[in-house]
Order: sequence, then structure tokens, then C-alpha cells
Amino acid sequence: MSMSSKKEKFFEVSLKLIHEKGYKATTMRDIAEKLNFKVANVYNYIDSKQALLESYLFDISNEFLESIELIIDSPYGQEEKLRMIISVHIQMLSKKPYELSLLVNEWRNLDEPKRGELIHLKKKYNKKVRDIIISGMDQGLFRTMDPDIATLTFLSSLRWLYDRFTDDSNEDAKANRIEIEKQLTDFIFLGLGKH
Amino acid sequence: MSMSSKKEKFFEVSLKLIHEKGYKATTMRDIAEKLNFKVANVYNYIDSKQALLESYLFDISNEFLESIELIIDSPYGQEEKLRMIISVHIQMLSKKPYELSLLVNEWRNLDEPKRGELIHLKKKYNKKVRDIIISGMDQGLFRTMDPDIATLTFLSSLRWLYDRFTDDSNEDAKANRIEIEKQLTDFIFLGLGKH
DNA sequence: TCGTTTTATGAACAAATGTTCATGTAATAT
DNA sequence: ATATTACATGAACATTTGTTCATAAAACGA
Repeated sequence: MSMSSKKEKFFEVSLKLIHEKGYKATTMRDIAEKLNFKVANVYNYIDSKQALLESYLFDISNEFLESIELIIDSPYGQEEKLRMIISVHIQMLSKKPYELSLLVNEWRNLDEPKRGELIHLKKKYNKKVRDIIISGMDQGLFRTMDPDIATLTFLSSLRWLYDRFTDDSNEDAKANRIEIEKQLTDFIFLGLGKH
Repeated sequence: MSMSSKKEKFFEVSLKLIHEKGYKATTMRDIAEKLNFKVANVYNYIDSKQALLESYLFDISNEFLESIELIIDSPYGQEEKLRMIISVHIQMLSKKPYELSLLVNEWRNLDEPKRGELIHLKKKYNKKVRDIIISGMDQGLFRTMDPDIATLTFLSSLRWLYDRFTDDSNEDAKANRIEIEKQLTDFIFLGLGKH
């Protein structure tokens, strides 16, 4: 317990630092200082700076992939599946906002070959969303439009949210989760227009 | 002409490098190497690395602000204004995709006080978009919903596009500008759903 | 042609950074 | 109480990086 909570603290503090300063701008000395010990000790917690970034990014990526596979294998319709994807995003954002932020902003800082691997995971995820959208269009559930644009706009419209959940001053975000989810879902399915 | 084209080349190469490697990861030596000269010579083109980033970010930010002010002062309705904002974004993306990419990804690397100034400009822009949306809701032109979520989702849905326009392999993006604009506009006003 | 501006270089710098290592202390388990 | 594991430190390192400076070609306008 004491051991695990020290390691947990380490990963938590590092994560927030990287989120707020960026990976390259965060030094091992920054991390040590925030934890009130000296640089050398950082290496009792993690092998290297690169390994630290990797662990955050691949953990969260795999979580996303696992959850979308569950959704795909579910018996629901395509619209319901998209709604579930939105829902999962919001849940993730409320549970792991900083990891999400890194996934959006810091994947470029991975060295090869890990960078390539992560890009592969991202594409895999996108493709799964795309399949659902195409399927929904074919079944006449969604408006017919360019599926790539639909997919990327759909995903992009979820991408500002980590701002809300990483902002400590915005404590109501987690409370408003349900409301945010509803608003976002309506935006995506109904659009801004009145009809 | 020869002089200006050398300076232009310098800014163009630096911009692309920073876009592709990130600001922190791009060294003055990287830039020099790409231009086939040595580091010291970089300082005949720009005062500092920080000044380089500043020039890109503030130029493009001010362009955005100027254009939205023109739109706001125009005699068109709120829906038409939003359409014009989308249109301006696409135009910018096709003309200055790399600058846009920096504005999205690298503003965090500005030192204070420039960082604060840029955040201020961003907020100013967001607020103007928000005003249009609120106004449109009040006039019954748009669906009634949380204006902050509407604004941020609206802007976020435009934010993936620089991928398309910075990707050299995707040469048709510039050709398809009109089509992309239509698809995006429909997504934003009509949503994914069929009605 | 001469003077000025533009473009370029080599050398050097101080500071910052990721990492290693030998060693020490605190905590825990047996 | 002792052996083992977890946590911590100081010192040192090789590189990398932004920047400066004195100086030299090259290009150009007069």
C-alpha cells in the first residue's frame, strides 16, 4: 500500500506535469522537484523519460480499443453504437482527462518505432468508427455524406473536452457529465440547425 | 526579389520543420541544415527561436480576428455568418495549413507574456463566435442548447482539417475545397442524423 | 570601381538535460 | 536481528542546444 501509493503518486504527478508543460518541456528534474526529491531518484520509478510517455499513451489507447470492440460486438444498432462511443469518451474524460490530453497532444514525441505503433492503433480505432458510420449510412440511419469527413469531424468534435476535465477550477464538469453527454450527442446527430 | 525570396524560403522551411517535429524538437541546427548552411547564419534571418514561433502564431491569429470582425460587421444573418466562418477556416487551411497547425499545437511553447497574449486572442475569437451562436439561438435560427458547448464543439469540429491540407500526398484536398466546405457545413447544421 | 548590405562561416560559451553509478538510509519481511 | 527490498542522494558524464562574435565572401547599388 505504501509502496504502491508512492508509485501512484509518481505517475500522477508526472502525468500532470507533462500535460501542463508538454513532454519536451518537462524535465526529469521538474518531476523530481515536484515530488520533493532529487533527479537520480526518478530512475527508481521509471527506466527512462521515453518509457514514461509510452506507458501513458499505450495504456489509454488500448483502453479505447478494447471499449470500441465491446461496442462493435454488441447487438445494438449503428446509431446506438455511436451514442455509446460518445458515452465512453465522456467516461474516459472524466476518469482520465490527463491521459486523454497526452494522447491528443504528445504522441508526436514518441520515438520510433513506438510512434509508428501508436499511429497504427489510432488508425485502427478510426477505421472502426468509420465502419459503423458507413454501415449506418447504408442502412439509411444517417445522412449520406463523405464517410471520411463524417468520421473525422465526429471524432474531432469530441476532442476539445479534455480542457473541461483537466481544468481543476471547473469542478462541475464531472457533475455535469450526463448533461454534457446529452448536449454533445444532440449536436452530433441533430446539428446546430433547427428543423 | 532575390533577398525576399531567401527570407521567404527561410520562413517556409522553418515552418514546415516546426510543424513536423514540433517546436521544442526542432533545433536551430535542424533549420540550418535543411537550408544548407550553418547555425550561425540562422540569426541573420531571425532574432531568436522564440521570435520565430511568435511571428507565425500572431500573424495567423490576427488574420483570423480580422476576418471574423469583417463577418460580424456584415449585414448577413447569424446562420450565414457561421457559414462564412466555416468558409474562412477552409480558405485559411488551404492557404496556410502549417501556420494553422502551429496555432493548434504549438502555442503552449510561447514564453510569457506572449503566451498570455495569444490565449487572450484565442478567447476573444471564441467569444465572438459564441456571440453569433447565442444571437442565432435567441432569434430561433439555431437549436437551443448550451452556448459554450455549442461554440467549442463547432470550433473543434473544424480542427482536424489541417491534417488534410498539410499532407503533401493529399494533393486533392485543395481541389476539393468546395466539396469539403459543403460537407462540413452540412455536418454542423444538419448533424449526422436523418430527419 | 567602391562602399554597403546581404549572406555565410568557425569557434566558442554557458546552461540545460537525460542518464549512470556508487553509496547510503529507511522500511519490510523472515 | 538480519537479510532483502524500496527509496533517496551527490557527483559526474556526454550531449545537445540557443546564442554571440569576429570575420570573410558575395551580391549589389552608386
